[in-house]
Amino acid sequence: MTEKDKQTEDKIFDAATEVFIEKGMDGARMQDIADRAGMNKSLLHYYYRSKDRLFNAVFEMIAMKMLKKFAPVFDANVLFEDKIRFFFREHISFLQKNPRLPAFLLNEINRNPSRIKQFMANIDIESFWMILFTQHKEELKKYHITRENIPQVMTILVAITVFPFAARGLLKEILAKQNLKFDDFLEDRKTFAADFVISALQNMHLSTAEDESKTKNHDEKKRT
Amino acid sequence: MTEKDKQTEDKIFDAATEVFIEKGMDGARMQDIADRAGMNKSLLHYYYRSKDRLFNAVFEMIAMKMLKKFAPVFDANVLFEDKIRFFFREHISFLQKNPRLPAFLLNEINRNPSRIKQFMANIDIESFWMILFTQHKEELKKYHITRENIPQVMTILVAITVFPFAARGLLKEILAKQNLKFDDFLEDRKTFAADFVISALQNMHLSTAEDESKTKNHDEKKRT
DNA sequence: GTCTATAGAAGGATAGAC
DNA sequence: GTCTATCCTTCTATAGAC
Repeated sequence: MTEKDKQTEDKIFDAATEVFIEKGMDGARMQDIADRAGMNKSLLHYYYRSKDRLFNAVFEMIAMKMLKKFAPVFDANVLFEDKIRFFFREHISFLQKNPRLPAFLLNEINRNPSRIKQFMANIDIESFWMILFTQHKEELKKYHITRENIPQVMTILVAITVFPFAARGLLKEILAKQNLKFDDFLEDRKTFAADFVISALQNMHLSTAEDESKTKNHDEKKRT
Repeated sequence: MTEKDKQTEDKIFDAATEVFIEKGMDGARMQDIADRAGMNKSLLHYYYRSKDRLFNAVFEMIAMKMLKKFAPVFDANVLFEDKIRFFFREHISFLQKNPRLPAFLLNEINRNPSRIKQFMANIDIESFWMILFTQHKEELKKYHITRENIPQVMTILVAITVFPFAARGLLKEILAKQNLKFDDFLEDRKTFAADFVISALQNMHLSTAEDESKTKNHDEKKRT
C-alpha cells in the first residue's frame, strides 16, 4: 500500500524535521525521532537507511524552503524601493513563523560545508544579478548600487533580517532586560529596516562626500 | 607542582577550545581533545571532572572574549561617527582572526539558552545605554537615535559585522561563484559598512518624509 | 599527576519473526 | 510494513597501578 507507505514516511520526515531543527544533526537521536513519530526506531532505517540520509533529506527541504522565500521578492514588477520594503516585511514574517530555521541552517552549513557546496551547485547567482540589473538599471544607478558593491548590499539586507533569529536566545535576553518583547521588536523591524536601508542607499554619496570635509581629526581613511 | 598543573590544565583548555569551536558541544569527543592536547583522556576528567564542566569553562571564556571586544569601542572620547567607523574596523579585524567564534556562540546559545541567561545576569545593559546617551546627547539627536529605536540600530550594527562570519560557509561559496574572495569582501566591508550606516542615520528623516509624498501606489504603510 | 584498563551506558544499525 | 531482540561500536567516566 503506497498510501500507507507515504503516510509513515511523511510522519518520519516531519518528526525528524522537528528534532533535527531542535537538536541539530549531532544532538538528535534516532530514538527521539521515532518517539515523536510514534513508531518503532527500526522503521526509520527501513525508510531512510541511515541517520545521515534522513538528515540530508530534511536539510535539503529546509534549504530549499528558505531559498524559495528569497526568490519571489525580486520577481514582481514594482519599484526597487518597494521591493526592499516587500522583502523586509515578507521575510521577517516568514521567519516569525519559522524562527529556528536560520540558526539550524547556519550551524549545519558551518559544521559540514560540503553539504552546501553541492546544494549551491545548482543555483545560478550570476543570472540573478543580471535580472536585477536589467530590471532596475536606472534605479540602481540612483542608489549607487554597482556590480562591485552588490554583495555588500545584499549581505546587509539578509544580515538585518536573519541575524536577530540566529541570535534569538541572546537578543531575547537583552530585550527582556529593557522590558521589551522579541515579537514587538520584529514588528518594528519590518518598517524600520526598510527605512534604514533606503535611507542609506539614497544618501551614501552625501555621507562620504560630506564626511571628507567634515571630519578633520579623522585620519582613519583608507591610505593608498 | 602547581607550575606543572597549570601547564597541563592550560593544554587541555586550549585543545578543548579548538575542538569545541570546530565540532560544537555535541560533536566534540573527549578523545579528540586528549589527542590534540597530546595526553591521556583520563586527565581531562582529573582536571575538569566532566565534559560538561570543561565545555562551560571554554564557553564562558569565549563569551567573555567577545563581550570585551564590544566594550572599548564605546569608551574613547571621540565623535559618535568615528566610533561607528572604529567599531566596524576593529570588530571585523577581530573576527578575521577568530572567524569561527560567532557561529560557535550563536549555535551553543540556541542549543542551550540557559547558559547565556546566567552569563547575561552579570551584565548591565541599562547603564551601557545611559553612558551612550550622556556621552553623545546632541549627536544622537542629530542621528535620530532614541531610546526606542536603539535596539534596532545596535542590532543592525552587530548583524552587519557578525552575520558574514556566522554564514561564512555559505557566503564563501556565493562569493566564489563571482570570483570574489571572502577576505577581500571583509576588507571592503570595514569601510563600506561604516559609510552605509552613517548615511542611513544621517538621512532617515529624509527618507521617510520623502517616501510619504513620493510613493503614491504605496499602500503598505502601517495602518492604525 | 599520569597512565592502563575497563566499567557502564547509549546510540546506530540489522536480523528475523509476524 | 512493522515490531522485538540484539549486535557492535562509540563515548563518558572511573578504578587502580605506578
